[in-house]
This record gives sequence, structure tokens and C-alpha cells, in this order.
Amino acid sequence: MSISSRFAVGIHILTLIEFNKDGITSSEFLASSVNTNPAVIRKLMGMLKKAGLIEVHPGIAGAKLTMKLSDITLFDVYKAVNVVQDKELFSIHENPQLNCPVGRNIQNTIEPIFATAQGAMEKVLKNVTLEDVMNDIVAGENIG
Amino acid sequence: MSISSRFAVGIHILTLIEFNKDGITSSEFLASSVNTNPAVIRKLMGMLKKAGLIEVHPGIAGAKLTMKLSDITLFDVYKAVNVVQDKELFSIHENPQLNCPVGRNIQNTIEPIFATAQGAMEKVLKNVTLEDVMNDIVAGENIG
DNA sequence: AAACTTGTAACTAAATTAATTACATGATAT
DNA sequence: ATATCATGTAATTAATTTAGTTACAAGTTT
Ligand code: FES
Ligand code: FES
Repeated sequence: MSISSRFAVGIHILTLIEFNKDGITSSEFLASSVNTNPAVIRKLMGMLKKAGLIEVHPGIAGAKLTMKLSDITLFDVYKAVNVVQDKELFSIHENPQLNCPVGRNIQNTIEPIFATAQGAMEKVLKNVTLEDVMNDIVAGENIG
Repeated sequence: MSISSRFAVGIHILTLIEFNKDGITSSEFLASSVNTNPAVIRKLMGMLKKAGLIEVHPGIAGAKLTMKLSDITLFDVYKAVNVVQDKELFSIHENPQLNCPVGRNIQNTIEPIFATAQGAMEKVLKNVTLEDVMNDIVAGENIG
């Protein structure tokens, strides 16, 4: 299974808000860029707002970032859009047989390993900011 | 979304085969330990067999490991049971608008970051063998 | 008041998971 | 050889999640 594209779209939204910072970035504008439905964007905007990453107001067109790009990491976005819960990247089978020596110990054994693996992945996300993403996009424009 | 419990169950199966190496480890035996249906176990046994981790024969009861525990990493199991495809831990939104500077660059920008994050997670799995898991289970038995 | 936007809820279709049932095929023991 | 038991595999099911769609209330502006 894959982690929801809400994460990729969340990055897209925030980057585009900044890219278009002198204009008005409405849900419809974002939706046409991402190529999806405005209601999908608005739901994501709600999550990003709740996480304190953007400012939006009912009835008023456009969203703005509340922070500098360099202060927002991909991990912040990842948490904001709620794609993976803490310690739940990997599922564990429930109700193993407790009469079995493997069954009664497997969960305690596996959990910290899974937590470490998830942590290593998340650490990478913590080390990339939206500024890095933006720089790479700008570089792509200049080269490609 | 979470990674399928096939992974955890796969680890469980292999560990229990070794734990019960002097006995006969049938799909029914495994199923009662894991607390699931024998057909679920047999499907997983098929994957583990296809990956060369176990030996099983139609009509003959019991599965055996083909390698030492210390030669099987959690990454091997993870690949065997097919829970996450290469470079597909994270979904990317399809068809962004190419007229948009963010839209036409976002995928190339994000993909390597996602690949790095996935790689960091998988590296942890490569560094843990089933022997480590077994030792921890045995330790759990002796202490707890 | 009209036009536009955000915020939300309800509904849909597609995909995935895990469980279940059923049965063909292969091996073995009496 | 035939009854028994195991693996291999397919079809079905219910539950969950995703992403999209439609609809509309509530807020803002002109
Ligand atoms: S129940 Fe999971 S190994 Fe025995
Ligand atoms: S940012 Fe994804 S389409 Fe413009």
C-alpha cells in the first residue's frame, strides 16, 4: 500500500501559494494547477490551516503561508495532512496465540524495529524544507 | 494508510518455522499460532517460497527454511510478501497542470526525496536479521 | 442584492486488505 | 487402491481507505 497523495498535493499547495505570493491563491486556482476538484483542495487547506501552516478565511479568496518556506519541513506537511499515524506505518497482526512462545513475544519484538524504520524515513522528511523544494523547482525551470 | 500486516505475519511464520524446526510446521499449525485462516498462511507461504526463503512441497506437510536465520533480513521478508513496491511508498498526484511552473516540476523534485525517505526506512530493515528477532523472542521468554 | 469564496457534509466508485469457503492436485499409510 | 491429509489456488465477502463529485450553508465584497 502507498501513502496517500495528500502528502504530495499538500507540498504542491504550499509551494504554489508561495510561488503565487503576489497574487490570490484560491482553491479553484490550486485545483486547476493540481488538476483535481476544488473541494479536495479545500479539505486539504483545512488540514494545513489547522496545523498552522497557512492562513485562510471564510469568504475571503486566497491562502497565505504563516511561515517562511525555510521554516516548514516536509515532515510538518506530512503530519498536517495526516497520512501516517505515529508508530503505525506498519500494521501488526492482532491477537496472536499467547500459548505460543513466538505469538506472545512477536509484537514486543517487532514494534521497536518498525518504529525505528518509520523514524528513519521521517527523519529524511525533517531534513528537507519547502525552501529546498522551491529551489529545486526554480532550478528545473531554468535548466529544463 | 498502513503497510499490510503480511509483513508482520511473514516474520512470524519464518520465526515459528525455525522455532519448531524439529517438528512439522504445517499451514494449520501456523494459522493457529498467528490466529488466522490456514488459506491466508498458505498464500503467504507461496510468496515466501517464491522468494526462495522456504521450502514447501504440495501434499507434504510442513515448511522448512532454506537459509540460516542470520542470512535472512527483514528486508528480504518485506520484499517477499510484496507490501511496498520500489519507489512507491509515497503516492504522487498524477497529471499536474504542465502550464504551471510548480506543476511541471513538482514530480521531478519530489520523487528523489521520497525515494531517499523510503530507502532510509528500508535500510533499517536490511540491518535486522531473523536471528536478531529470534534472540529477542528468546530473551522475552526468559525475562517476561 | 448579486457574485464569489471558504467550509463541510453526503455520496460514489475504485482499490486493497484479510477472512472465508471450496476444491483440485499431490503424497502417504494402512 | 483408497482413504486421509496437505499444499496450491481461485472465488467471494465485508471493511476500510482513497479521491472525486455534488451540493449547500455561511462569510465577504462590490
Ligand atoms: S503466534 Fe505469531 S508466532 Fe506463534
Ligand atoms: S503546483 Fe502542482 S500543478 Fe502547479
